[in-house]
Amino acid sequence: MPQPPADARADAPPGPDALAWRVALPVPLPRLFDYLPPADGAVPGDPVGCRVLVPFGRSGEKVGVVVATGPLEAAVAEPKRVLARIDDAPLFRDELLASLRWLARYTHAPLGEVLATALPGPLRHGETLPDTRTWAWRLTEAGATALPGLRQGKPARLAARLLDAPDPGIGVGEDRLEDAGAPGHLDGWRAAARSLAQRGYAERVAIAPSLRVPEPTPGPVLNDGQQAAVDAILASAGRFHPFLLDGVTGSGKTEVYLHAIADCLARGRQALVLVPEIGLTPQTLARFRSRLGVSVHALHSGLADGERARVWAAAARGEARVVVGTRSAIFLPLPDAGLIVVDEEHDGSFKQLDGIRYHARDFALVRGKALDVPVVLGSATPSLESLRNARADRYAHLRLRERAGNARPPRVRVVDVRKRPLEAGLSPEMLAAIDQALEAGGQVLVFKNRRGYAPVLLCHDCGWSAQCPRCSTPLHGTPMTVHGGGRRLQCHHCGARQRVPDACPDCGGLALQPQGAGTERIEDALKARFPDTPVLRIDRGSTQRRDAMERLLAEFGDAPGILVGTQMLAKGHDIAGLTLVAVVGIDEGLFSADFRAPEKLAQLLIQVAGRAGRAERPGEVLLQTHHPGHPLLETLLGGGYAAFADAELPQREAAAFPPFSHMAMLRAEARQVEVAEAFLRMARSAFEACMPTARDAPFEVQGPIPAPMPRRAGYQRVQLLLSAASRRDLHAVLDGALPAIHAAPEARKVRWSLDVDPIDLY
DNA sequence: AGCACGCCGACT
DNA sequence: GTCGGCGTGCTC
Repeated sequence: MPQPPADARADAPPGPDALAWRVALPVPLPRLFDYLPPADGAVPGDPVGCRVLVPFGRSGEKVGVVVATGPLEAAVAEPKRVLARIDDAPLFRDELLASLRWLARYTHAPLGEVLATALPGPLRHGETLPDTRTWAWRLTEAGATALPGLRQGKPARLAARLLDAPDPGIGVGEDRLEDAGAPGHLDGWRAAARSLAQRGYAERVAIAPSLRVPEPTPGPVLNDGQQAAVDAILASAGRFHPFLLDGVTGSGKTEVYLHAIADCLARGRQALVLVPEIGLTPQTLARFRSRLGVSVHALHSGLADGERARVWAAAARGEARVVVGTRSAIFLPLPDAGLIVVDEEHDGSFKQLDGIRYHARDFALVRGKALDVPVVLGSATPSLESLRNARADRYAHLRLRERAGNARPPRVRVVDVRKRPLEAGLSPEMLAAIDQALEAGGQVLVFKNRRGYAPVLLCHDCGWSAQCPRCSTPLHGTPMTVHGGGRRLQCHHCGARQRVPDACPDCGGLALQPQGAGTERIEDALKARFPDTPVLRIDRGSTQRRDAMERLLAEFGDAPGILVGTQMLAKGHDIAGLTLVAVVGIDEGLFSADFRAPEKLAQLLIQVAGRAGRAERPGEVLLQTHHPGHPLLETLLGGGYAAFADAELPQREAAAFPPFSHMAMLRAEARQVEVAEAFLRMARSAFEACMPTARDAPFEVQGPIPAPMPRRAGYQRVQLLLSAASRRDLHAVLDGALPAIHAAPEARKVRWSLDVDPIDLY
């Protein structure tokens, strides 16, 4: 960095009324830093929202964002000077900056860290906005002349395609050539284009945005429910209105989004679609592109840094008209915003679990309000939070009851496995059903629910599971989980510990076992049992790369075979030949310590059941459990997700759990438990000192208690849970206590974090 | 979080 | 005699 020129004014001590630039820096300190404007001062205009390079600490420089200008704080003895202003025009404009300010306050995180997480890596590190022009290939005169004489091969085929391009002046856009499955897709076109360019037969040209004309493909005719939903959304165009689009699996929610987006485009506005991490498949993108007939920008974790920065820049310049992205896409600038869609709004991947712990769905509503645009939350299994908002008329509740096409709902059967011999967790009835389905030429999905539940102790003879005597009520059992290498039981509410009993306290049987058999074991057992049938295991371990699952499933084809997998297979890719879904491992979910476990399990069961019977062949779903009469299963089978929600919401209310209360989790880890616990005890008294006293609204602090995985990489993890009936109280207590917690000496000895609205308590 | 300054053990 | 352990203090 060039030194600022020695200037008499710069060397003079700043007067008390000198205007400072208030800079947010990506450091874990809950404050802003005042700097003098850069010495060269050349760039005119308000610096608010622009990135700057500043000196920070004893040595070193950082990239920060100017969030305000104002009189220099008197307390600062020797203010430093901004080294350089990076942006001429603000990167964070009014709405985005205001929304991110809200997020920083809500998550109680430093604004500088929030702004940093909102930016893709290159922009965070001070690089300028990248080029976002759209490029196309055009055949040159020489190329057109030489085409008839070209040797057969990819370059010749590409040249022919360029000649036939709808507008020869434009050629063929790269996005057309690039998307597998898109109409213009051509494998290996990059090398072919390079080869043509080397001979002077083709050249790369930037396309003016005005030349890109939408070429939409018409979709199926909407049914009445879909049309009503579309009408309602279009009627709110141009102002903030939240919608919950509540439609059973296969009811055609995507068609509703597409119509709303098409209308948004027609009004000259941008649309943003958030999808879960595993929902952003090439198929999804291809569908959006072909139906809308415009280029669709994708933003997901699989993109290279440079690519993410380009999408950010394209959104900021208003060039990206439709963006489909995962969680972090909610941070995109949208100068011409017209619509925000959150698909599968109940999905857990919208919540970030480290760093700034934001919820993209919740933040989508904040941005929708600030941008004054409709926000559509869609799901077949809405979160209880969103359902409650819909029932309280805070959201318009749009229901899709009919299934699109002729898909029939699958038949669901519960298999009682008490006292049955299990083979890698599979009962004889299950294996027989698999055998039958394969015989009939169908495909089988064996779904293992393995969602990080702490292992509970279960009696295989009678179904008894260990419950905490202190915390359990007749309405809500609180399980004790297995710790200490299978020797100890522990309650995550009160921390009570006891030894694992030798025999079942209910039936006296000796069949006590911690629950859980992994997908690998199931795969091995199935391979041994069905040696002539292909068995394919799909989970995080077997599909590292983004497209690996697509490839494996394509290879699997539609011949008889068995798929074994977890979460990843619950939705997304259609498996056409699927006639049987066998679900195992749900018992841990039935008795999890987490109050959200029933909701997650209900959502999972509905989603996975939706995989069967999507085609013409009727599907069957088998649920294997030790608890065939469990109310959750009976309610879900009898009345579907709506019935489950009807039963569960009052339970949440009675127990004062979210959405009827508001929580924050303070987590700490240290090499010694005592250190982490000392920090949380200090925090606890800091919270208690700020707690509302005169108010009758309940406020509770629980802990310190051990975290679900109490030991990780040599660190001991403990946590403290705050619950409040009033959100205002919760934030007031946090605002009051956090400065002291930050400053306390105990805080230096631990790694700690605060999670407002935590999803996983255990 | 980084990064420096600052006082007490085993090494060329 | 030094290199280096991580304790604590600060960052406009």
